[in-house]
Amino acid sequence: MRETLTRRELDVMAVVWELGSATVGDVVERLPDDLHYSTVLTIFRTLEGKGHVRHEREGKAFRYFPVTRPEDAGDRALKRLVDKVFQGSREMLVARLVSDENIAPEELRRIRRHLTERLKELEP
Amino acid sequence: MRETLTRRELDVMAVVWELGSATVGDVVERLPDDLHYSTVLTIFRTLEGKGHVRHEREGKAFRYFPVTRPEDAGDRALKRLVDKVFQGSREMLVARLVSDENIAPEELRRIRRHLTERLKELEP
DNA sequence: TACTATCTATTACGTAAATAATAGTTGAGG
DNA sequence: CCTCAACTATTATTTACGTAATAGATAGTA
Repeated sequence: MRETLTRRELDVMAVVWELGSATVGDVVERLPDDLHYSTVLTIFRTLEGKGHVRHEREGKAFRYFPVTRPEDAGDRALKRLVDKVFQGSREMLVARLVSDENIAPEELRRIRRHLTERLKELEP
Repeated sequence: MRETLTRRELDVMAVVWELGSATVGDVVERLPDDLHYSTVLTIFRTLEGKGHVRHEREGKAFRYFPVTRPEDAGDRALKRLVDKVFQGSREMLVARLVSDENIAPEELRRIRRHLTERLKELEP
Protein backbone atom coordinates (compact mmCIF):
# COMPACT_ATOMS: atom_id res chain seq x y z
CA MET A 1 0.00 0.00 0.00
CA ARG A 2 2.96 2.28 0.29
CA GLU A 3 4.53 1.32 -3.03
CA THR A 4 6.03 3.90 -5.30
CA LEU A 5 4.47 4.81 -8.65
CA THR A 6 6.23 4.54 -11.99
CA ARG A 7 5.73 7.24 -14.59
CA ARG A 8 2.99 5.44 -16.42
CA GLU A 9 1.28 4.41 -13.25
CA LEU A 10 1.26 8.04 -12.18
CA ASP A 11 -0.28 9.03 -15.50
CA VAL A 12 -3.10 6.62 -14.86
CA MET A 13 -3.54 7.58 -11.22
CA ALA A 14 -3.75 11.21 -12.27
CA VAL A 15 -6.82 10.39 -14.33
CA VAL A 16 -8.38 8.34 -11.56
CA TRP A 17 -7.82 11.11 -9.04
CA GLU A 18 -9.15 13.74 -11.38
CA LEU A 19 -12.32 11.88 -12.27
CA GLY A 20 -12.84 10.37 -8.87
CA SER A 21 -12.97 6.96 -10.52
CA ALA A 22 -12.28 5.66 -14.00
CA THR A 23 -12.66 2.76 -16.38
CA VAL A 24 -9.95 1.53 -18.71
CA GLY A 25 -11.72 3.32 -21.51
CA ASP A 26 -11.69 6.64 -19.63
CA VAL A 27 -7.95 6.45 -19.28
CA VAL A 28 -7.27 5.40 -22.85
CA GLU A 29 -9.34 8.35 -24.00
CA ARG A 30 -7.53 10.90 -21.91
CA LEU A 31 -3.91 9.90 -22.19
CA PRO A 32 -2.29 11.74 -25.09
CA ASP A 33 -0.05 8.93 -26.34
CA ASP A 34 -2.62 6.43 -27.35
CA LEU A 35 -2.00 3.24 -25.53
CA HIS A 36 -3.61 -0.04 -26.32
CA TYR A 37 -6.59 -0.98 -24.25
CA SER A 38 -4.84 -4.02 -22.85
CA THR A 39 -1.83 -1.91 -21.93
CA VAL A 40 -3.88 0.29 -19.67
CA LEU A 41 -5.62 -2.73 -18.24
CA THR A 42 -2.24 -4.19 -17.31
CA ILE A 43 -1.27 -0.97 -15.58
CA PHE A 44 -4.50 -0.99 -13.60
CA ARG A 45 -3.81 -4.52 -12.42
CA THR A 46 -0.38 -3.50 -11.29
CA LEU A 47 -1.84 -0.52 -9.47
CA GLU A 48 -4.36 -2.78 -7.81
CA GLY A 49 -1.59 -5.15 -6.80
CA LYS A 50 0.27 -2.28 -5.24
CA GLY A 51 -2.86 -1.20 -3.41
CA HIS A 52 -3.38 2.11 -5.15
CA VAL A 53 -6.77 1.31 -6.61
CA ARG A 54 -9.61 -1.15 -6.14
CA HIS A 55 -12.35 -1.98 -8.61
CA GLU A 56 -16.03 -2.71 -8.84
CA ARG A 57 -17.86 -4.32 -11.68
CA GLU A 58 -20.00 -1.96 -13.73
CA GLY A 59 -21.91 -3.76 -16.44
CA LYS A 60 -19.27 -5.88 -18.03
CA ALA A 61 -16.49 -3.41 -17.40
CA PHE A 62 -14.50 -2.57 -14.29
CA ARG A 63 -14.57 0.77 -12.62
CA TYR A 64 -11.46 1.63 -10.66
CA PHE A 65 -11.45 3.72 -7.52
CA PRO A 66 -8.46 5.35 -5.88
CA VAL A 67 -7.34 3.89 -2.58
CA THR A 68 -4.38 6.20 -2.02
CA ARG A 69 -4.76 9.92 -2.10
CA PRO A 70 -2.71 12.22 -4.27
CA GLU A 71 -1.27 13.79 -1.14
CA ASP A 72 0.43 10.54 -0.25
CA ALA A 73 2.22 10.30 -3.55
CA GLY A 74 2.84 14.04 -3.44
CA ASP A 75 4.48 14.06 -0.04
CA ARG A 76 7.00 11.45 -1.05
CA ALA A 77 7.79 13.16 -4.31
CA LEU A 78 8.13 16.52 -2.59
CA LYS A 79 10.47 15.16 0.03
CA ARG A 80 12.64 13.65 -2.62
CA LEU A 81 12.63 16.84 -4.63
CA VAL A 82 13.52 19.03 -1.68
CA ASP A 83 16.29 16.69 -0.58
CA LYS A 84 17.92 15.82 -3.86
CA VAL A 85 17.33 18.82 -6.04
CA PHE A 86 16.84 21.77 -3.74
CA GLN A 87 19.40 20.76 -1.17
CA GLY A 88 16.91 20.53 1.62
CA SER A 89 15.52 24.00 1.10
CA ARG A 90 11.76 24.26 0.82
CA GLU A 91 12.23 27.92 0.20
CA MET A 92 14.27 27.27 -2.91
CA LEU A 93 11.59 24.95 -4.15
CA VAL A 94 8.87 27.54 -3.72
CA ALA A 95 11.09 30.13 -5.35
CA ARG A 96 11.26 27.99 -8.47
CA LEU A 97 7.61 27.19 -8.29
CA VAL A 98 6.64 30.85 -8.50
CA SER A 99 9.36 31.92 -10.90
CA ASP A 100 7.01 31.27 -13.81
CA GLU A 101 6.45 34.52 -15.70
CA ASN A 102 2.78 33.81 -16.19
CA ILE A 103 1.78 33.14 -12.65
CA ALA A 104 -1.22 35.21 -11.60
CA PRO A 105 -0.70 37.66 -8.74
CA GLU A 106 -3.92 36.40 -7.26
CA GLU A 107 -2.47 32.92 -7.05
CA LEU A 108 0.58 34.27 -5.26
CA ARG A 109 -1.66 36.00 -2.79
CA ARG A 110 -3.64 32.86 -2.13
CA ILE A 111 -0.46 30.96 -1.45
CA ARG A 112 0.75 33.71 0.84
CA ARG A 113 -2.50 33.74 2.68
CA HIS A 114 -2.21 30.04 3.23
CA LEU A 115 1.24 30.49 4.74
CA THR A 116 -0.13 33.08 7.09
CA GLU A 117 -2.83 30.68 8.23
CA ARG A 118 -0.27 27.98 8.72
CA LEU A 119 1.83 30.31 10.81
CA LYS A 120 -1.10 30.99 13.07
CA GLU A 121 -1.51 27.28 13.62
CA LEU A 122 2.10 26.91 14.59
CA GLU A 123 2.24 30.01 16.77
CA PRO A 124 -1.23 30.47 18.23
CA MET B 1 20.51 17.41 -22.98
CA ARG B 2 16.91 17.49 -21.96
CA GLU B 3 16.72 13.88 -20.92
CA THR B 4 14.98 12.87 -17.77
CA LEU B 5 16.85 11.52 -14.76
CA THR B 6 16.24 8.12 -13.22
CA ARG B 7 16.30 7.70 -9.46
CA ARG B 8 19.87 6.59 -9.32
CA GLU B 9 21.00 9.22 -11.75
CA LEU B 10 19.34 11.81 -9.56
CA ASP B 11 21.16 10.47 -6.52
CA VAL B 12 24.44 10.97 -8.32
CA MET B 13 23.54 14.38 -9.69
CA ALA B 14 22.58 15.47 -6.20
CA VAL B 15 26.15 14.85 -5.08
CA VAL B 16 27.62 16.59 -8.09
CA TRP B 17 25.43 19.61 -7.55
CA GLU B 18 26.18 19.73 -3.88
CA LEU B 19 29.92 19.51 -4.25
CA GLY B 20 30.12 21.57 -7.39
CA SER B 21 31.96 18.69 -9.04
CA ALA B 22 32.76 15.14 -8.08
CA THR B 23 34.81 12.06 -8.83
CA VAL B 24 33.48 8.54 -8.83
CA GLY B 25 35.06 8.08 -5.43
CA ASP B 26 33.28 11.11 -4.00
CA VAL B 27 29.95 9.67 -4.98
CA VAL B 28 30.66 6.17 -3.74
CA GLU B 29 31.65 7.65 -0.41
CA ARG B 30 28.51 9.70 0.02
CA LEU B 31 25.76 7.44 -1.19
CA PRO B 32 24.35 5.46 1.72
CA ASP B 33 23.80 2.17 -0.10
CA ASP B 34 27.31 1.31 -0.99
CA LEU B 35 27.51 0.80 -4.68
CA HIS B 36 30.42 -0.72 -6.48
CA TYR B 37 32.90 1.66 -7.99
CA SER B 38 32.15 0.45 -11.49
CA THR B 39 28.44 0.87 -10.90
CA VAL B 40 28.82 4.56 -10.22
CA LEU B 41 31.15 4.89 -13.14
CA THR B 42 28.50 3.41 -15.39
CA ILE B 43 25.94 5.89 -14.10
CA PHE B 44 28.30 8.77 -14.79
CA ARG B 45 28.75 7.58 -18.35
CA THR B 46 25.02 7.47 -18.80
CA LEU B 47 24.71 10.95 -17.35
CA GLU B 48 27.39 12.17 -19.70
CA GLY B 49 25.58 10.54 -22.60
CA LYS B 50 22.42 12.36 -21.63
CA GLY B 51 24.31 15.61 -21.39
CA HIS B 52 23.95 16.18 -17.67
CA VAL B 53 27.65 16.15 -16.84
CA ARG B 54 31.00 16.52 -18.56
CA HIS B 55 34.38 15.42 -17.28
CA GLU B 56 37.99 16.50 -17.08
CA ARG B 57 40.97 14.33 -16.32
CA GLU B 58 42.48 14.89 -12.92
CA GLY B 59 45.54 12.77 -12.41
CA LYS B 60 44.41 9.39 -13.49
CA ALA B 61 40.86 9.91 -12.40
CA PHE B 62 37.98 11.81 -13.95
CA ARG B 63 36.31 14.74 -12.34
CA TYR B 64 32.71 15.28 -13.35
CA PHE B 65 31.10 18.69 -13.66
CA PRO B 66 27.40 19.45 -13.87
CA VAL B 67 26.14 20.71 -17.18
CA THR B 68 22.51 21.01 -16.19
CA ARG B 69 21.49 22.96 -13.14
CA PRO B 70 19.30 21.63 -10.38
CA GLU B 71 16.68 24.20 -11.33
CA ASP B 72 16.27 22.56 -14.72
CA ALA B 73 15.58 19.17 -13.26
CA GLY B 74 13.51 20.79 -10.52
CA ASP B 75 11.29 22.74 -12.88
CA ARG B 76 10.40 19.66 -14.83
CA ALA B 77 9.72 17.62 -11.73
CA LEU B 78 7.63 20.41 -10.24
CA LYS B 79 5.58 20.81 -13.37
CA ARG B 80 4.91 17.10 -13.43
CA LEU B 81 4.00 17.12 -9.78
CA VAL B 82 1.66 20.06 -10.06
CA ASP B 83 -0.02 18.66 -13.14
CA LYS B 84 -0.34 15.02 -12.21
CA VAL B 85 -0.66 15.02 -8.46
CA PHE B 86 -1.96 18.41 -7.44
CA GLN B 87 -4.35 18.86 -10.32
CA GLY B 88 -2.66 21.95 -11.60
CA SER B 89 -2.79 23.77 -8.30
CA ARG B 90 0.48 25.24 -7.08
CA GLU B 91 -1.33 26.29 -3.97
CA MET B 92 -2.18 22.71 -3.09
CA LEU B 93 1.43 21.78 -3.58
CA VAL B 94 2.65 24.46 -1.21
CA ALA B 95 -0.04 23.51 1.27
CA ARG B 96 1.38 19.98 1.41
CA LEU B 97 4.90 21.28 1.50
CA VAL B 98 4.28 23.25 4.67
CA SER B 99 1.96 20.77 6.33
CA ASP B 100 4.95 19.18 8.04
CA GLU B 101 4.52 19.48 11.80
CA ASN B 102 8.17 20.29 12.34
CA ILE B 103 8.54 23.14 9.95
CA ALA B 104 10.09 26.18 11.59
CA PRO B 105 7.98 29.34 11.69
CA GLU B 106 11.03 31.24 10.56
CA GLU B 107 11.14 29.15 7.42
CA LEU B 108 7.50 29.91 6.73
CA ARG B 109 8.23 33.60 7.12
CA ARG B 110 11.13 33.42 4.73
CA ILE B 111 8.96 31.75 2.14
CA ARG B 112 6.22 34.31 2.66
CA ARG B 113 8.71 37.11 2.30
CA HIS B 114 9.86 35.64 -0.95
CA LEU B 115 6.30 35.61 -2.25
CA THR B 116 5.93 39.24 -1.34
CA GLU B 117 9.05 40.09 -3.30
CA ARG B 118 7.81 38.13 -6.23
CA LEU B 119 4.52 40.00 -6.11
CA LYS B 120 6.34 43.29 -6.28
CA GLU B 121 8.12 42.12 -9.39
CA LEU B 122 4.87 41.21 -11.05
CA GLU B 123 2.97 44.32 -9.96
CA PRO B 124 5.52 47.08 -9.74
C1' DT C 1 62.19 0.86 -14.72
C1' DA C 2 59.29 -2.40 -12.72
C1' DC C 3 55.47 -2.93 -9.34
C1' DT C 4 51.23 -2.15 -7.62
C1' DA C 5 47.28 0.47 -6.21
C1' DT C 6 43.89 2.97 -8.38
C1' DC C 7 41.40 4.27 -12.41
C1' DT C 8 38.74 3.69 -16.75
C1' DA C 9 36.64 0.54 -20.45
C1' DT C 10 34.12 -3.30 -21.81
C1' DT C 11 30.84 -6.67 -21.23
C1' DA C 12 27.16 -9.01 -18.92
C1' DC C 13 23.12 -10.16 -16.33
C1' DG C 14 18.90 -10.08 -13.61
C1' DT C 15 14.77 -7.44 -12.79
C1' DA C 16 11.30 -4.18 -13.56
C1' DA C 17 8.69 -1.31 -16.75
C1' DA C 18 6.11 -0.53 -20.82
C1' DT C 19 3.50 -2.22 -24.35
C1' DA C 20 0.52 -5.23 -26.77
C1' DA C 21 -1.15 -9.65 -29.18
C1' DT C 22 -4.23 -13.14 -28.48
C1' DA C 23 -7.53 -15.99 -26.08
C1' DG C 24 -11.49 -16.31 -23.32
C1' DT C 25 -15.88 -14.03 -21.25
C1' DT C 26 -20.04 -11.26 -20.90
C1' DG C 27 -24.10 -8.83 -21.64
C1' DA C 28 -27.32 -6.26 -24.69
C1' DG C 29 -29.87 -6.18 -29.01
C1' DG C 30 -31.81 -8.60 -32.91
C1' DC D 1 -31.38 -17.65 -27.30
C1' DC D 2 -27.79 -16.39 -30.38
C1' DT D 3 -24.40 -13.23 -31.95
C1' DC D 4 -21.14 -9.73 -31.77
C1' DA D 5 -19.02 -5.83 -29.86
C1' DA D 6 -16.80 -4.68 -25.80
C1' DC D 7 -14.46 -6.45 -21.82
C1' DT D 8 -11.11 -9.08 -18.97
C1' DA D 9 -7.30 -12.69 -18.57
C1' DT D 10 -3.17 -14.62 -20.00
C1' DT D 11 1.10 -14.59 -22.08
C1' DA D 12 4.92 -12.44 -24.45
C1' DT D 13 8.30 -9.06 -26.22
C1' DT D 14 11.21 -5.19 -25.98
C1' DT D 15 13.61 -1.82 -23.72
C1' DA D 16 15.36 0.53 -19.67
C1' DC D 17 17.52 0.28 -15.04
C1' DG D 18 20.56 -1.09 -11.74
C1' DT D 19 24.49 -3.47 -10.55
C1' DA D 20 28.85 -5.46 -11.02
C1' DA D 21 32.72 -8.66 -12.74
C1' DT D 22 36.65 -8.47 -15.30
C1' DA D 23 40.04 -6.64 -18.41
C1' DG D 24 43.02 -2.98 -19.67
C1' DA D 25 45.40 1.66 -18.68
C1' DT D 26 48.04 4.87 -15.67
C1' DA D 27 50.80 7.06 -12.44
C1' DG D 28 53.42 7.37 -8.35
C1' DT D 29 57.15 5.02 -5.85
C1' DA D 30 60.65 1.56 -4.46
